[in-house]
Amino acid sequence: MAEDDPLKLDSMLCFALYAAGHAFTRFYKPRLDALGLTYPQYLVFLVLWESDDLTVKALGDRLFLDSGTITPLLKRLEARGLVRRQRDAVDERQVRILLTEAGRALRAQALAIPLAVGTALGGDAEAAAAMRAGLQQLRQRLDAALEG
Amino acid sequence: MAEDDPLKLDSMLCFALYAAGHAFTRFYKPRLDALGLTYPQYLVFLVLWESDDLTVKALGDRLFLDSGTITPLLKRLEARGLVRRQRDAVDERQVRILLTEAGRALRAQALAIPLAVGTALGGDAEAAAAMRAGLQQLRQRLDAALEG
DNA sequence: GGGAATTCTATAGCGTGCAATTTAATTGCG
DNA sequence: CGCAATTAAATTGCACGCTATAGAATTCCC
Repeated sequence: MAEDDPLKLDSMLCFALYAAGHAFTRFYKPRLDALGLTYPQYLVFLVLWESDDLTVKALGDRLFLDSGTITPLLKRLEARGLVRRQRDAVDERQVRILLTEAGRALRAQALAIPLAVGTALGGDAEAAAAMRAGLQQLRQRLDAALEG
Repeated sequence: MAEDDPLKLDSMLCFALYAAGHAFTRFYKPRLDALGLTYPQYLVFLVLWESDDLTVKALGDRLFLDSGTITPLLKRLEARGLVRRQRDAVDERQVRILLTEAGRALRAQALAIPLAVGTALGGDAEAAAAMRAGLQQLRQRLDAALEG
């Protein structure tokens, strides 16, 4: 029976996740274009707006990205004057990332984005929060399964 | 209040989705390495195992990917002898993708993957199905919001 | 029937993501 | 103290994923 096929694409959680992730990126694209940011760059700013002056490592841990991804990304942001990269004076292995005035100023425009998401999702904040919690648990379980 | 910050990373559905997607990819990696496939390549085989002999367009529609992504991916699979690419004799704009014997043979090994996911997620198939349905609805709403 | 518009695939360019390696700095330990 | 192990960041190489564009085939429509 095709219904019982364990490899049926439309019954797979991983694909639903993959497709929804891309849909989010598509949805964000025109709004992030207005800020001149890509989605992962936007995530970096979300972190820095919460707590500025983080090391590359701390930023990567927060976003589950490694230095191979985040180093060139940060260099692009630095080239555009949105962040500064500065060797830590005490531990010179570390590079600290600091917002510039221009980087801080982006935040005001970014506020429009979660509003647009809320609207697109029909304004059901409860359902969105439940799904977010489910996804966070899913991530934890998948990562836990990797260690074990 | 930081609690009410609309830009708080950990309260964002988009980031939970993004992070869970990467976690899935990490979880799959060692298992897909055994098949010699990347995750999007695996998705292509899921589609072809369900219905062989599709056009590039049909494959892309099924996976929400465009020709810019899928054409080079298919050429890599062809180079490894897992699929054949063949111009449609009637409509020569189209290229039809067909599994080779080696491509069909991969399916047996792939069966282990959904089993591993089930185990990692604690065997709660109901919860997984509910989450999948929620994600499919989420994708639909985000895509619908783009047209409107 | 024939030119315009559309459709399908392919290509180029850019920005992720990740694994593997390298280099430099720091820590740990005998 | 001094050397080994560890850590942080950067770099290289490969595979997406998307936009924009090009080129060829087909369809539309007068």
